[in-house]
Amino acid sequence: MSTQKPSIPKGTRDFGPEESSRRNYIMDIIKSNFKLYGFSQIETPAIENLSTLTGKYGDEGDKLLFKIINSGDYLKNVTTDDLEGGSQQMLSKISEKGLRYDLTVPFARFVVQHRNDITFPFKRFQIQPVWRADRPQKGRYREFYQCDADIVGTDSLWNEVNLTMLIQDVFRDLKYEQITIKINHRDILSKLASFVGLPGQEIPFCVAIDKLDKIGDEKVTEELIGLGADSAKIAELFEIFGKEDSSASKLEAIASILGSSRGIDELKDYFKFLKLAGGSDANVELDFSLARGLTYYTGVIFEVKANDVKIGSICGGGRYDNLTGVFGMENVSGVGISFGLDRIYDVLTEKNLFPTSVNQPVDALILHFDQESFEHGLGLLAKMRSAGITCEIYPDVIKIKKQFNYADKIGIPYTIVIGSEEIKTGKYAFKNMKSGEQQTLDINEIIQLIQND
RNA sequence: GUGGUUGUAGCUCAGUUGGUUAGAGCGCCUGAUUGUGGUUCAGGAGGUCGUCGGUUCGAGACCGAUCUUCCACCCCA
Repeated sequence: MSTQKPSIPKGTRDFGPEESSRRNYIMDIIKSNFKLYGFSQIETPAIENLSTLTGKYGDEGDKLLFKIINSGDYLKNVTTDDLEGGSQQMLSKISEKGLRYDLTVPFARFVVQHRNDITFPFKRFQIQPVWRADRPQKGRYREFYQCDADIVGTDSLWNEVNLTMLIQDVFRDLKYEQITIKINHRDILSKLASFVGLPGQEIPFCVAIDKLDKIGDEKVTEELIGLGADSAKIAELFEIFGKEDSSASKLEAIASILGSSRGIDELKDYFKFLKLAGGSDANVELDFSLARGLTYYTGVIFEVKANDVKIGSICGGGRYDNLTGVFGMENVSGVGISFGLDRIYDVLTEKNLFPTSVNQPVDALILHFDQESFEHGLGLLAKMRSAGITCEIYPDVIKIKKQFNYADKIGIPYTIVIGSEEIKTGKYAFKNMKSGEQQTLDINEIIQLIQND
């Protein structure tokens, strides 16, 4: 067989030791906050029945689903009629499974399937990869991780507030606070669509106004008029959008044109609860042009933007009142958020925010000159490890220079040198690799020094 | 899915209208230093020019296809 060039599919990546430990650093922070807020972990399969996934993300989403071709003779049920019917008709004959597209829909499936084992309100978190057959770009991959936290079986706006505070805590712990949590409400979007003269055309309306910050008022106005909207009303609306004001006054302004509305009431409750819970709204921005997850969100919607990095949203979420309905379980309201691990990684990399210790493989490396000192080192290694110090001994007998070089290269902060003199006296050359300082100490002193560091 | 863009050493990039043997910096290896890394100096290794095909006496350069990268649209973490 001829040799083949090793490669991986477009939009996928290998993660080396350094990337992996950095990804774990982020994941650990997210995970510990999920637990702090009372979420329990679940996992679902990478592959789902295609029927579970299709029709949940809109036409666009269906196109981006990775389908898995049936095993065995996958053409056995295909007729020439199917072939002529085109790819859509063929699909159901040759594929019955697909890779999950997000974690929310599999979770809804999970809730319905395990309804008898679940006590509501149910809070779950889930950290797993998802797949989309999208065309890759920066911060946009075909395989990426989502870190989801959802609460189902409760209508309270307090859950939305909880998720907001969770987001704030996660980014505080990651030492990246240049974020804006944008918030809006589907009910307001729907009423705004009617207001400008596009009743029932909420989705095209949202798609247009979502582009405001990208293409500007004029272009969006053009697009809306194209849909049949009233230009005077659009102008009126954009005036409110343009106001840089407190959330309370923004709500008042929007109420002045929409009248009373469920969305406005809920957002008022949201800000009230946030205040009562001691949360900050400093990085929470009410943005009536925010439009997310149009196919299934029904209430409050969120999106987190990195203020000083050009990348898509790094976290998003919202409330869905009837996601379990399609699986035959009515009246279960859920609200959740999803952190984009890969994008957060890209942001922290760009802002240089990973602690150096993340890449540190061990605290100390034992170096030696010959077989005898190597063997002596094995005992020390065991002692260090039982004292809880991560430690390694250089495995081969080679020049000491090489061993020092190795410790330096992979970022080990301390080295312990063993030679004939050290074996005799029981005092070892203990070197701080960063400062270059070296002192002669016995093993207990060394352990103590590292532990106090 | 539509339109564009990128690919030369481990990394970042030069490479003239198509013309001998494809370069630099950094990194890597060896030595100066047989018990000390990160500095310095000397030497060395490393490339089927993304891949396949075409034009040509001759292709890293031109043409086509394909893969990959990034960008815009669409949508989204």
